[in-house]
Amino acid sequence: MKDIMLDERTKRVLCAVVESYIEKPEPVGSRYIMKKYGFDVCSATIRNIMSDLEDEGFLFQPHTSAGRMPTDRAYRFYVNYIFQESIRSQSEEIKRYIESLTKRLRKLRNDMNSLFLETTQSLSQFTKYLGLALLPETDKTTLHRVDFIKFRDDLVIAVVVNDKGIVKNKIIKAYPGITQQELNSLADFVNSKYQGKAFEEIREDLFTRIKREKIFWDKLISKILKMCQQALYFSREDLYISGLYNIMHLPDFSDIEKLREIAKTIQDRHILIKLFESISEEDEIKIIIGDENPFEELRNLSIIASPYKEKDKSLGVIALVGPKRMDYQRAIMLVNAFAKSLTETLSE
Amino acid sequence: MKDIMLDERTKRVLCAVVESYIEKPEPVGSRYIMKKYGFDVCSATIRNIMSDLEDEGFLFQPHTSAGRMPTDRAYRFYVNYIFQESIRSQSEEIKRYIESLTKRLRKLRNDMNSLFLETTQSLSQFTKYLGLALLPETDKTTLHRVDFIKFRDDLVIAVVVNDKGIVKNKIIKAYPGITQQELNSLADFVNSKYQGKAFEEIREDLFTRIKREKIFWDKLISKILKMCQQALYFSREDLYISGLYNIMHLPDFSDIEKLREIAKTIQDRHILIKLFESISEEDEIKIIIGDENPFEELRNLSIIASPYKEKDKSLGVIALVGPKRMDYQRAIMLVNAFAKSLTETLSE
DNA sequence: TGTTAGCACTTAAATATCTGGAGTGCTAAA
DNA sequence: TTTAGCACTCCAGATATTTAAGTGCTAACA
Repeated sequence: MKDIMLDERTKRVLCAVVESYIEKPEPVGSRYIMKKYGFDVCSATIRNIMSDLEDEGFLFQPHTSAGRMPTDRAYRFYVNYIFQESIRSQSEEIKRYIESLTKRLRKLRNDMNSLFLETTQSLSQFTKYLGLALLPETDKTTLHRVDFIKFRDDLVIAVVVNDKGIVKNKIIKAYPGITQQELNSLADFVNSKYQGKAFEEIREDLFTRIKREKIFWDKLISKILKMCQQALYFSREDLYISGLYNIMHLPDFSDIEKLREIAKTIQDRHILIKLFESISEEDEIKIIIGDENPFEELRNLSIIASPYKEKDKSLGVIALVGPKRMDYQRAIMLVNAFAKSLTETLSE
Repeated sequence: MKDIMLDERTKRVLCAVVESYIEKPEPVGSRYIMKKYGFDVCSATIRNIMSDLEDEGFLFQPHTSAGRMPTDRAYRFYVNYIFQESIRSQSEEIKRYIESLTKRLRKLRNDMNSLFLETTQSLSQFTKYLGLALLPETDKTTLHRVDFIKFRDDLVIAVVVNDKGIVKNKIIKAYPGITQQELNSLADFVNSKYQGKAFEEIREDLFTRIKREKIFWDKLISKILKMCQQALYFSREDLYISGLYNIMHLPDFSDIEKLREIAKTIQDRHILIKLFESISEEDEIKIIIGDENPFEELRNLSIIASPYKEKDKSLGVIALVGPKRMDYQRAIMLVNAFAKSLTETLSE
């Protein structure tokens, strides 16, 4: 839906309504707007403007003779209106906060898990919304080292460390009678050949080898290579979520039904993971308001998400999830600043 | 508080009130008890009995002229009363369920994470309470293998696999210039010397070596040994919690304040971990009702917890956490059966 | 033509009032 | 010791009543 041309005063009224509603979730009246936001026309005029805005689908009344509340469209307009301002300027409070945060994050740069836990917790604590972080996708990192550990029978535990220091492990089936010796040489082979290479590249290389082996050589080797290939693939499932307790204090989630929705969202992480995976491809901070969400389950929420990077290569996403009646200005500032801070920390 | 002698009929009335309240959380009246539970005395008699029970602290009235509700003491009496019955007999429904569960669990016995996730999820799904599991304590398991991986600067990632196939990793500080070669031989040394030994034993052995080295020999070796010791110690923090969404559907948690409490409990896992650690030392299933809980934060809840073992050695705990108005019979049966099932699976 | 003052009208939310019913406690008789 | 009977209590739900916020509309005004 394209933006209709609104004259300056109408825009100001619209933003005033949105801001007032963000501050306090109650229908906003014309007189209140006039006085609080210093308009020097009388309330009837504001009333006319609000009526027009209702016709355009920016506002609605919960019932006749009540004040008006913003629609998703109004939030979208508002966000577009303040966006530039939000990512450019930072309040003194936030500036100081970010500074101290960056220091703390730097100390954790060698321990990804603590790093992202701290990030999501801080995000949530500072906004009272849910703070989320999708860890760097394994496929966007490079292999640091792999170890194969014989476990039981024909099982092998593959322990993979990437260049970010994230350790993953996977249980894979080998063949009966495989020895730790054999596994050691296999690991040596993989490490010497592939250390520092991207996972996808490695898997592809293994693939061509498998093909070759299959046609000309040993079936056993082909099997082992396949095992390696398996060991080096990880689906994305590392999503940190902090702040359930915080979000429960918002009036927007004061009724059980809404809380259940949130709980379900947190439980079914894969939806959020899918969403954030798509966002991690984006270049900039992304704001998804209510209805705009591709996933129906999330249409009662707003999401501010930003990729974080390592030298221009997007690794993952951090985000805030909150009510549509969100303090967008603050949320955008923060997510943006956090993403920058993380990017810096990771690019060092 | 010791049990007061109650005559048989009084006991029956008390249990009836508790069961009625468990079934439906509303004050229970004398006439209702009489009819529903087939007493062949008139309601006035029941009334007198209930009045006596109130004097003894088993029941209370939310207000004069209302029915009565059980106190924590009543729940405790009830649980003691039905306990033997609960762990001995099993309903057909549960029997069949446990059978199919055991089959499923057996398939996962090589993958502890999936095993315990499945366990807690099933526990919760079947009861609508929170299903919890504390993973086997590292110190109760033995070392299967350790690997030291040089990471950045003077950092080393220690990857430790225990005999349960649980992989843990830890970032430790070595000294600048340490090489992967050195780390490999160190790992070889530890593996050949300590594989199959209990972690505590290993750490102790290392401790005596450190002492010896410190006095007579190389400071460097002493430092390395210390590093090993560090690498082989893990504080307990693996607690699985499933079913937040389920528990939100109980009428007991229909108001926000109570939900917040639950959310806080889930967030501050260390309290639960502490509690379960102490329970894992017990030999049998343990039932903690409301007030009995050593931690104040949990006094609005009831907890049914049982250690699971490997050949008589207690490894960890599984548990149900729910409202005090819990279906104890069912909960006890289930936790007991699950623990047995796990014990079997792990002892194979 | 846009703005304003004024007023009737609408609606939800808060408050007060009433009523039925569930359940008790007590007493006196069996 | 149990029972029948009855007065009494208190909540919950239904029904009015009031209050306050806010609108929409009209007619006058700049």
